[in-house]
Amino acid sequence: MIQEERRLAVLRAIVEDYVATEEPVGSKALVERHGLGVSPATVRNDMAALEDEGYIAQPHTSAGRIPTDKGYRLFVDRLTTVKPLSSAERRAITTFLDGAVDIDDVVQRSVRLLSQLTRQVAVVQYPTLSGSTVRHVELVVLGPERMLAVLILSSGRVEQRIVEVPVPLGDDALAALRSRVLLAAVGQRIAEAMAALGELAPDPEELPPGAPSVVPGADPRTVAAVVDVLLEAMSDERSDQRVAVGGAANLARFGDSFDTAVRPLLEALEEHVVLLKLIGEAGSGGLVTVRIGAEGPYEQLASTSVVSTGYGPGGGALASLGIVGPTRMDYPSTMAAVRAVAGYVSRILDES
Amino acid sequence: MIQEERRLAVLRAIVEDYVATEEPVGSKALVERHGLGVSPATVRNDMAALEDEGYIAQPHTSAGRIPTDKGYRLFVDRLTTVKPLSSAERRAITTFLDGAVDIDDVVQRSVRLLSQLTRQVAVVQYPTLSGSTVRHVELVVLGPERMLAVLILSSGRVEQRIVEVPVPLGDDALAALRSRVLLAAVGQRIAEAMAALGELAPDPEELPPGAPSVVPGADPRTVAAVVDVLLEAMSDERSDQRVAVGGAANLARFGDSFDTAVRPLLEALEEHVVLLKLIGEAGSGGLVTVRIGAEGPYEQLASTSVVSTGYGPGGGALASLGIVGPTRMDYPSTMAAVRAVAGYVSRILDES
DNA sequence: GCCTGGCACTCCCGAACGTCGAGTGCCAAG
DNA sequence: CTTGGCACTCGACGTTCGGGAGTGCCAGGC
Repeated sequence: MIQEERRLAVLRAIVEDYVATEEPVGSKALVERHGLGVSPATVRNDMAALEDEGYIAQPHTSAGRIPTDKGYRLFVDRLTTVKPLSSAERRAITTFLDGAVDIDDVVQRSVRLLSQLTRQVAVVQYPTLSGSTVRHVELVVLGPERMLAVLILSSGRVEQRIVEVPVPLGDDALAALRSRVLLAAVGQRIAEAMAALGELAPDPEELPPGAPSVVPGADPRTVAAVVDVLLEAMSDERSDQRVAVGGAANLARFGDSFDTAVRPLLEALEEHVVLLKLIGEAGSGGLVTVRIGAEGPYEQLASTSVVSTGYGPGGGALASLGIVGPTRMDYPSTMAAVRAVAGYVSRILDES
Repeated sequence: MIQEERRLAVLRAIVEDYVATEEPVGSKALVERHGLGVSPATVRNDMAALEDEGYIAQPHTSAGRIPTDKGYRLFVDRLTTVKPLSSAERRAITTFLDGAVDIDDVVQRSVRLLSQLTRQVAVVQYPTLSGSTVRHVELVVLGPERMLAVLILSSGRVEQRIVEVPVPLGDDALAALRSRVLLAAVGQRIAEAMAALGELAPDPEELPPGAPSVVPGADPRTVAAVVDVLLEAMSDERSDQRVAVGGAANLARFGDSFDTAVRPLLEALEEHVVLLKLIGEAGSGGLVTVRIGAEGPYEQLASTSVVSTGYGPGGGALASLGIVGPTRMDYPSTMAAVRAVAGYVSRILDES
């Protein structure tokens, strides 16, 4: 059907014009700006049909049309042509990210980069513990009853904890404990390492005080203290929920609808758990997820959209990143930027 | 002079009313709400005098008066009565901060607490390296050519770095290097530790390849690599410039003047260097600094004020914290909250 | 069957206008 | 120095009123 195609072209034109001008677009302006070879009246008929189907709406009678969430959805799913980044943007990504010195720096630079590229609020999750493997564990004696446990993960993250030990360890016992821990944890994924470590330290209260330790020469309570701290570091929910946020100044461009859009979003930006949930359902390997307006779980964010994806070594979804902005945004460019940054960050993680 | 005192009372009343109502305050409302025992006409005369001296201004003829920056300044310097925190607020501070597990957690909780207490944007600087002393240094062998250097500071911060060593160390050499490093650094302030460490590793290029090392059994280049990494960790400017920001949602209450006030502030919140400069010139030991409107170095923040102070073990100024808000703010309460949080955080640092 | 020009209709937007009231400045009297 | 009175100013608010953009619908043409 030829009219069917034209209708979609009209919808695309409406979305593009509305995103560019932020004003309801009328039939006359449409035919002028886009080279549809038909008259305004014809476009009006198409618009009426599109409105019946719920893709566009009028703010009030005798105003132009604006896309609905459903309209944006159709646009994103079927009408976007892949929009390659400009060479300046590519260059910006490489120069921006190549100077990063560690994983935290990568995340912070990414969030800045992403907010500048998209001119939206950017959100980048720090790599989660749970997706990575244990690269090394070190135990350091700080004093007679204090030790430091250091946990180094494949994602480049280093966690350290102070341990208060009830019974000091001799050198031999320390070496034994160290090798046992390394054997149990190194190379394993977090979940497996936790299981293996757990076996090293049976609940000390179930043992008689003088019972033989799993680790020769080390008091079982000391072993348990060390293991507990390591387990705690591995299961630290706080560090799984860390996110970096940037570009809040871009909210100033929201223009209208301060109360309905900006305020709830500002509040959400403080709630890292909420942000994680927003950008969390992300595809991986170049797949970008778009959540438009009321499709999301938060009523108050009904006029915001989320564009997100996963990143991680090998393109896996170790963590998520994305942007939050008004439903009225330039989806093709934004999606391209999100995909590109995620890809580049993943490659950096591959190398390190 | 009795009139002089009344004039100050009038100024105080104007500031208090304007802060409470956000509206220009007129002579009649003043006498009604505050118990000044004079007529509106008298107050009008006083107001005219205050206006001549630059303490208050009218937005337009026949409107009420609002305080100028100069008026707020006088109010803060001479008219504020110390306003003790409510017991609920005291309780909030203790319950909020007592659950903190490490220094980062303390900072993050503080920023949240402070923004909720003051209903403003809170800024807390992470404790600087430069103000603290070295508590411990640990060197850990990760592999034949990789080591991990861990630096533990009196502020509770732990820095770790991976070292690539050109020549592997034997056990004895490692022990020797470790004890030399500890001797040089532990207990010293950062600057002194850096100087002492520097002497351990003379520039290796000036030495003949086989020259005797300062550390018996260790190749001078390896020693230099380790020392370099430690020095780098100690002089890390990035970590001196870390700040936590919270309560941006409170900007929504700015009400009017979005473009002139909120937008520049949102931009400033992303620039951590700017924030540090804003809250940086802070007094210590219970002294709270207030910078009102255009007194600050940034023209664009002419309608914002900064209330800040230092904190650190023993009440010293290891780092700064404070809030940023509209010039029209409740200075007495805000100053009390800032002082109380800084004091409590300092005490936490004392204990750990 | 679909496109098109014409036409009446709707309704937002901005300007102009008038009214209201809060607040002021000034003056003369206490 | 204070006070009551009084005329005046000026923004806030509501109303009115064209202008114009845009629509829906209809009848005619391809």
